Amino acid sequence: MNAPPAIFVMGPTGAGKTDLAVELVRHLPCEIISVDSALVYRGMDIGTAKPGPEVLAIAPHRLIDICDPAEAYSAARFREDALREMAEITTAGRIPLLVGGTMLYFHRLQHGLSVLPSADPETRAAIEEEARRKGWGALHARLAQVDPVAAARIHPNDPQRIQRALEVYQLTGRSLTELCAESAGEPFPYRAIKVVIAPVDREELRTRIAQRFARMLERGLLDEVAALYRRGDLGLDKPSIRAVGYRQVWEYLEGRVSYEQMVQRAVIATRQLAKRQLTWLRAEENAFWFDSGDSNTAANVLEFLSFHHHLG
RNA sequence: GCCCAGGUAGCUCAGUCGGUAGAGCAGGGGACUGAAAAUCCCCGUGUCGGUGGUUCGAUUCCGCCCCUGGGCA
Repeated sequence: MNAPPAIFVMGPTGAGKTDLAVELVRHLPCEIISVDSALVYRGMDIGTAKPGPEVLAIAPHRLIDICDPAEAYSAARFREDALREMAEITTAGRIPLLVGGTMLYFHRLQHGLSVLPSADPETRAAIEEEARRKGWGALHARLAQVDPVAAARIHPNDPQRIQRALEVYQLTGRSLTELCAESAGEPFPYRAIKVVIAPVDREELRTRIAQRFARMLERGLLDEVAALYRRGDLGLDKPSIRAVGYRQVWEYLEGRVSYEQMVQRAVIATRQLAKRQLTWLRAEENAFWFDSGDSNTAANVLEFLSFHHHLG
């Protein structure tokens, strides 16, 4: 019980996390850390619904605009960055307020990461080249030889995870399963107070998502993506460009889909993202749920935090 | 009005040489350790347009009707 507090605001895309966070910093001694794999990228503002300068002036966010879109960020880098920022905020006598929708980051932050090698582009390229020739089935079979436990867990159709498991083996000579077993990851040195903000009504979320994407287009999403497109060093193989909205506009700029198809696909992809986020959220332990459709959500959350946790 | 092509899952369509049907997409659920806004897994009953007929049995064959495209007038 000596662990310092940290507030988590988690929720699916479009639930109003940013608005809530801004309300909270105005009333509590908090500082915001973004937990979002897309907000880290510079030049990706409209499509990520990144808070604008006016909002950032009153509610600064840490861990946004820290990467170039050509870079790959990761859960591991996030954990390191977040813990550093949290320590700094706590030392200053304030409370870290972690806000975002990247549930893997929240999860790994709390549960730790095993000691594993980080991504190695050369190894990955070699594995991909081999997959092109022999097929992922053959690579899954090879994984079954060096790491039967991982192979049983990873589906033969899941290239990303097959690649990662083989990469770890090739880099260290030891299996992913083995390495994960011997270092589970350090405990999380904070007392997390978890607030989930999500729509009770799924239909409401769908409308919000469609409207939000329409607004992004009005604000110039096409121009924003076109600027990235023109750079020439980016593509659909980059995590940044694979982000919801950016990917679909990219395909439109390549002339592969019509405008209408692009809009429809982007909205669908966003809904599917929200669904996956909700799957994570349902599994989140000790989280307190608030309805994003309720106009009093901010007041309710504030009351909850101050009454039950003496935060200010 | 005539001719042709269609009307099958929320959508796009396949199929049944007559034994009441299945893909993709959408949707739902789930997994998740350095790409995670990613990458995957599981879930398919619907008057097979309507109505008569033939048949043991029709979504399938035949007649008529309705609807939607396209063509000819």
